Amino acid sequence: MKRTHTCGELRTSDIGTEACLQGWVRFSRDHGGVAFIDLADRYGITQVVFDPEDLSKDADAEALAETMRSFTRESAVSIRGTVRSRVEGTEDERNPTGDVEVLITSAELLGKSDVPPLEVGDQKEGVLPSEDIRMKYRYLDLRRTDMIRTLETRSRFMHFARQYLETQRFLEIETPILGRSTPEGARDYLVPSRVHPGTFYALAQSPQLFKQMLMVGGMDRYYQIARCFRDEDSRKDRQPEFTQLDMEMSFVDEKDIQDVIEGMLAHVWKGLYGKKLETPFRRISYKEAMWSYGSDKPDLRFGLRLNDVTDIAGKADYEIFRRIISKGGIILGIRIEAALAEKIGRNEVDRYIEHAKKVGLGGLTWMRARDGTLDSNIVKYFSPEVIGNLIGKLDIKDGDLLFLFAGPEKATQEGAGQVRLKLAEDLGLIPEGVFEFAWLVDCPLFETDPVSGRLTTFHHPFVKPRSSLDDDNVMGSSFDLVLNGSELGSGSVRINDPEMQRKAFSMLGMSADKIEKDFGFFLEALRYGAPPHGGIALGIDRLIAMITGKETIRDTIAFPKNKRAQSLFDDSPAKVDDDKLEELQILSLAMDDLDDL
RNA sequence: GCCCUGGUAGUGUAGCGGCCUAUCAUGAAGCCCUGUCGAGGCUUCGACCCGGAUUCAAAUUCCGGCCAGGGCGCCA
Repeated sequence: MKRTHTCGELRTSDIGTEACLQGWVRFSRDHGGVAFIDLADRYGITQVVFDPEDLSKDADAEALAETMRSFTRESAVSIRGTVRSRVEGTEDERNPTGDVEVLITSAELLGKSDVPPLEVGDQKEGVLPSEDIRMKYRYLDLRRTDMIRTLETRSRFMHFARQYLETQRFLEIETPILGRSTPEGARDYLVPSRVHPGTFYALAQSPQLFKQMLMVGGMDRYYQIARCFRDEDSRKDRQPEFTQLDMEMSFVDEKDIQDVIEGMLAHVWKGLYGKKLETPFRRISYKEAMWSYGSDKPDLRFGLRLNDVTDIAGKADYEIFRRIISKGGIILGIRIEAALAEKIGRNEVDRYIEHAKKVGLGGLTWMRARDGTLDSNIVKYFSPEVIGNLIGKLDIKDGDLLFLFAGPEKATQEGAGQVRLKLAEDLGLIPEGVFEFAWLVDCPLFETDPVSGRLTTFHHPFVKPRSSLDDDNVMGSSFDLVLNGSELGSGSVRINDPEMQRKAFSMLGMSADKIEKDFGFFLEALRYGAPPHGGIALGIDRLIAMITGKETIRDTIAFPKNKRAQSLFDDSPAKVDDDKLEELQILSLAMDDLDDL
């Protein structure tokens, strides 16, 4: 028997035709005579009915009933029958196939299922098993409609992205996964070389150097759906291997790159949702993002902006503020309007103070607006003039609640930004289904590590500076794509001058030797007519998670790793046989029998 | 490496010193039922992560471990 339709296909127009369906037994309902099976596949669910009164004479009702008894939940089965209209009044309007059913005439068990350890059918309560159960039986978890829809969205997203890039003259080119380990960046996954004992490849952390060399090679416009590997601890939006939509273009500036991404996402949006995506995206400078949102990936779906009140509140006769100001610190304020502020009682304020301490702030100072002035336990230290200025600057009205944060610049911005996010969440200010894309621009080229005092890059060492590398606080040509408080990718124009590139490495503390050894091949490539070029890479797992409303990227990946970088479906990583290690001339310090050697 | 939360039948949960022979739902097995759609009814089955300690008494408290998730560090 060959299937004639999928389980999401049959409609009233098919009534009277013979159909063969193959799929999984989702639910079955035996009424003692008439019995129903909900047959499911990726495309939908169709009701199959066994009706002894309506069976044709030549059908062997007893044999058929026997076969159907073997149809345990989630077994793969094949059924044949006649499409007919449902009995009037029993149509299921929630289901596109709900007006018809297939009157079964023959059936075959294709793959019997043991009792499934998790429930595949959509549950009213929406309770999922724990993630380790879902991962161990991922093939069953994948049968759930939610997982099917998510992976469908991911596939269609990539389809439309490819479609757009092809029209924009991009070439899809693969780059090596096995490459050289380089000093900068994340910890590498290493792969031993059998042919050259004692040497190792590193799995690609990104195709950065290769795509730049493709530009030197005249490919002009490149893209790749690139798997990248970083051996760092996982988070809900980070795992050891992940997918980037990577691209690079020659003879372009920052805006050219941004235009391509905007055009591509608009094309994807139209394809996925039939909706227009508003472009161009808004631009927000790094500086503004930090001062107004306390984050370099601001969530722009709601207000609660931070305000710099250093000059005003710093004049208060308040010891804590005085001390902070004298050390060069800042004071930021968030105004919570009356309608929302009334939900925050004294106990809630205390919880925010606790939260502030958790996110690296000393605490927070609060005041409530009443009768045209500000009231709180510490208001006596604030002169009428300071209070008047605060009210004026933040446009404070009666009933409003004011939070003040004081401390060193960056820590205070980031801490206040964290409190802002928590406020928005608690107060329900984050709208569903809203996509606030933005470009974070005007980023510094370097940062100083607050612990070691060393110079580090804000993005990576290949970013072209906007002015001389020697300038104080030199700006880079790099920019981030931000969506709803999440960083989706960063791009830049690259350095295409070998001497400038060498100097950038050197400023990051790399010795001339090290530069030559690790990047000599790349610096040499820049000496043969390297065109000005730039590009960007988008984190696809994150992007899909955001547009499908998933908490974790693991829900957008068919076979993800867990928090401890293991996959429970194939139980990896795993030990290998000694002879394999021997062939690679590898001796592990973690080997059980090391003491015996 | 560190911090936080959790671990109870196949699955999701309640219980948080004695009322526990451990709740409820779902599931599974069996029986009944000819129009359901997470079918329904009846019966049955099935669990306190591991080790130690405290106590007359531990699922419950304490200590150590293991497992899962969230976070810090890390992630050019």
